[in-house]
Amino acid sequence: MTQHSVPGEQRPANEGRKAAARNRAALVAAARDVYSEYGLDAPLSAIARRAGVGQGVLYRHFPDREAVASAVLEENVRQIEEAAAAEDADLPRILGVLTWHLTESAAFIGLLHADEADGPSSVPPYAQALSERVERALRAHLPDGHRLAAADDDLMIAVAMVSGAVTGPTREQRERRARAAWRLLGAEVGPVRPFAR
Amino acid sequence: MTQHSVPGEQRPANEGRKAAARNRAALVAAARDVYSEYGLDAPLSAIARRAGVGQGVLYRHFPDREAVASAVLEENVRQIEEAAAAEDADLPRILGVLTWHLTESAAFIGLLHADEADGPSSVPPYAQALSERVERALRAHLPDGHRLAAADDDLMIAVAMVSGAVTGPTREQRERRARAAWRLLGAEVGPVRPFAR
Amino acid sequence: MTQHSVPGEQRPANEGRKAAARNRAALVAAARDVYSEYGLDAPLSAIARRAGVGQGVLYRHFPDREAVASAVLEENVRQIEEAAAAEDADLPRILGVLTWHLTESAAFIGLLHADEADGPSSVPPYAQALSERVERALRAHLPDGHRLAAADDDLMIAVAMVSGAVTGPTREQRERRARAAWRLLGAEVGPVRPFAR
Amino acid sequence: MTQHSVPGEQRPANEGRKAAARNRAALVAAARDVYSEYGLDAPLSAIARRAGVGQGVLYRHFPDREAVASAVLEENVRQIEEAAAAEDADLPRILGVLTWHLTESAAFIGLLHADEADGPSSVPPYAQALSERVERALRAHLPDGHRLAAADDDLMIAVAMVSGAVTGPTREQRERRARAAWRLLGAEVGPVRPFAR
DNA sequence: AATGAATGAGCATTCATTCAT
DNA sequence: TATGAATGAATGCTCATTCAT
Repeated sequence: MTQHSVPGEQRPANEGRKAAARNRAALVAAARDVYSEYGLDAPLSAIARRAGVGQGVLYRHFPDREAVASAVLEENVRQIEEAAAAEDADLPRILGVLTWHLTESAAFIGLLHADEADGPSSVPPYAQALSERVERALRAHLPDGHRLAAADDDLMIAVAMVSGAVTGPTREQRERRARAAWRLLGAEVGPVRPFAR
Repeated sequence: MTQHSVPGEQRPANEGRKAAARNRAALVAAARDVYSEYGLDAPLSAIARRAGVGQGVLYRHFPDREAVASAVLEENVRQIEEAAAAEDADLPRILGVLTWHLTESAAFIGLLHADEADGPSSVPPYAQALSERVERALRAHLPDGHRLAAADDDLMIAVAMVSGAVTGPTREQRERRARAAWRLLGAEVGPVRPFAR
Repeated sequence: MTQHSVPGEQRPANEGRKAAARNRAALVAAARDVYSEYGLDAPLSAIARRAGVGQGVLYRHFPDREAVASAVLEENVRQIEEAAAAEDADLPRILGVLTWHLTESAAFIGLLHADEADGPSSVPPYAQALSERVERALRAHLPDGHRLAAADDDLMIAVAMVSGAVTGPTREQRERRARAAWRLLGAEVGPVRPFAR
Repeated sequence: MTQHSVPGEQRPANEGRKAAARNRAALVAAARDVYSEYGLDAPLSAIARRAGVGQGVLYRHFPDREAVASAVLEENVRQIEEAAAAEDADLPRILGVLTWHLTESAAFIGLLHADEADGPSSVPPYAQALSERVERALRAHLPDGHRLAAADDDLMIAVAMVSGAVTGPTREQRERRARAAWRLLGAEVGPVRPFAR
C-alpha cells in the first residue's frame, strides 16, 4: 500500500532552499519555547507546528529528539563560553550568565541533572559533552583558593545544586531562588543576564 | 444470541475486603520499583502488572497518575516525619533519612523540584502538601542560629539544591554527591539510611 | 505531554471480555481479506479497521506484523496437515488442498517464496517453521520412486515453483495455472478444494 | 527583505545535455543495486542518493516508481533479446541468460509474478509488455516438439515457476535452485551468465 | 471487588512528490 | 537542467482510561 497525495489538492508554497536556514533557526526557537512550556518531553510535532513547518523538516534538520535538544542547548552553552572568553570575564560574571540560562530555559536545567528522573538512563552523550564545555568555561576562571575548588567535583555539583533550586512559575522567582542558592554556597554572582558580546 | 457464562473459564477468586488493602500496598511497592527502573513516566500498566493486579484495580485505588506518585511519596515523607518524632531526633539524623530517600527514590527527587522540568505547570497540589510536611519535620529541629535558618526559604531551597545534586547511575554515587552537596552547604548529615522505628 | 481522552465524549461500547475470542477471529479473517486485496504489506491499521476493532486490540492479540501473518497462515497449514492426517490421504489429494490455499491466499503464496522480493532478508523464522510443517505433511505421503523424491530439495522447490505460477486476477485462472504447473512437473493433483474434516 | 543570491554558495554546475544521459544511466544502475539490497519497495530517495543526483532528477527521468523498475527491467529484457538474436542462439543458451537475470535481480523476479502478492492488482501494463518481449525471444527458439511447447501458456508458466523457485540469500543458492527447477521441468539450461555480445 | 479486553487519541517516523532556486 | 528542501499524509506503535463480566 503506497503513499499518495491527491494531485489536485492545494499544497502550501514550497519556499525553496532559502528557507532552509530560516527553518532551522525557527525550529530551534520553537523548540526553546515549547520546551519551556511543556518540558523536554514535548512532542516533536508541537515543535514543528510552532515553527510553522512540516514534520519532515524537523527530521531533515535533526535526526532525532536529542539533536533538537542539543541544538537548543548549544546556544546556551555557547553564550557561557563567550562570557568566559570576554575581556572582562571573571567567575561572578560567568555565573551570572549561567544563572540567566538556568532561569530562562527549562531545557538547560534538564541538561545539568540530565533527566536523571527518567530512570537510571545514564546521561546521554550529548549532554555529557555540553556539560563539560560549561565546566571548562567556569573552571578557567575559578581562583585557586575558591570554595568550589576544594574537591574536583565541587564546581559542577554546585551548578547542579543551583539548578535544583531553580523552580517556580516566574522568571523572577526562579532568579531569586538561584541567587539564594549561590549565596548559600558562598559564591558571588554578577548580574543575571544573557551574554551580549 | 444469548450470552451465558462459559463454565470452564477460570475466574480469579474475589478475595474481598482484605485483598483490597493488600492490593493497595502491592501497587505502591510496585510503583516504587517501577519508578526507579523506568522513571516517573513509567506506564501505569507496568505498575499494575508488577503488582500482579489488573489495571482496573489501580484505578480503583488511585484516580490518576499523580495519586500513585503521591502514595509512593507519602511513605517517604512519613519516614522523615517519624525520624523527626523519634526520641533522639536531631537535624543531622533527619537529614540522613531525607538524604536516604533522595538517593533511593526517583519519585522523591521529582517531588522537590516537582516536575519543574515539565513546564511551569506550577507544582501539583499534592506535592505542595508533602513538601510542607517535610519542611515542618526539618524545621522543628533547626537550631536558631543554623546556617539554613537565615532566610525563610533557605531550608527548603537547600533541600532542593541537594536533590539537584543527586544524580548518577548507582546509589553509591548518588549518596556521595548528596554528601558533597550538604558539605558545600556547611550542613552536617548523619548516617544516610532509612528510618526504622 | 500526556495522553488524554475527553471525558464527555461518547465512547463506543466496551463489549467486555467475551469479545476477546471473537475479536481475535475477526482479526484473522480480516487479515486474510486484506492480505488478498493489498498483499502482505497491507497496513495493520487496515486490518484492524476491517475487523471493526481498535488498533490496540490488534496489538494485544499479535505483538507484531509477523504474528498476524503467522496466524493467518497457521490456518492454511493446519488444513494441509489435516488433509495429510485423513483416513484416505494420498499425495494428489494433499496437493489439491495445498493448491487450493495457493490459489486462495496471497499470504500463503508469500509464505513459500517468503518475501524474497523484499531484499535478501532471509526468510523470517515463523515462515521457516510453517514451511517445514507443510513439507512434513507432504513428505509423509511421497512414494519412494516419485519424481519429486529424487533430490532432497525437489519437493519444496516444486511447491515454490507452483506458487510462482499462481498468478492472475481470478481464482479460476490461478487454479488453471496451478494445474498446468503441476502437470509440467508430472505430478498428479486431486480436487482443488479446502480440506473439510 | 530582499532575497539576493548569496555569492559564496556553491551551486552545482549545470552540465547540460550530456549529463542528462549520464544521470539516467546512473539512476538505472543505482536502482538495480538498491533493489537488490532493499527489494522493490526501496525508497526512491535511496535510489537518487545512490546515483548521486537530486530527487528531482529522478522525477525528471521517470514519472513514477514503476517507470524506474521498468527501466531496470528493460536492460534485463534487452539482454535476453540479444541472446536470442545471437548467431549461435538456442533455447538452452537463452534460458541460461534468462536464469542469470532471475538469480541476479530482485526486480526481474518481481516482473514475472508481477507483484501478484500485492493484491490482484492485475499486472501493470509495463510488466505485461516486457513479459511479452521475453516470451517472443524464447518462443523463437522453442523447437516444435519441446515439452514446453505443448500448451500455449506452458512456456511462460514455466518461466514463472522457475522464478518462484529462485529464493535464498546468495546468488549461488539461487542459481542452484533455478537449475533444479529447470531440471524438474525437463528443460536443458546452458551456462548461467549475462549476455555479452 | 477484581480482571483484563477494548478503545482510540497521540506521538514518532518515513517517504512520495512538488517546487523555489 | 539539477538540486535538495519542504510538505504532509500514512503508518506503526503506545498507553491512559473505561467497562462488561
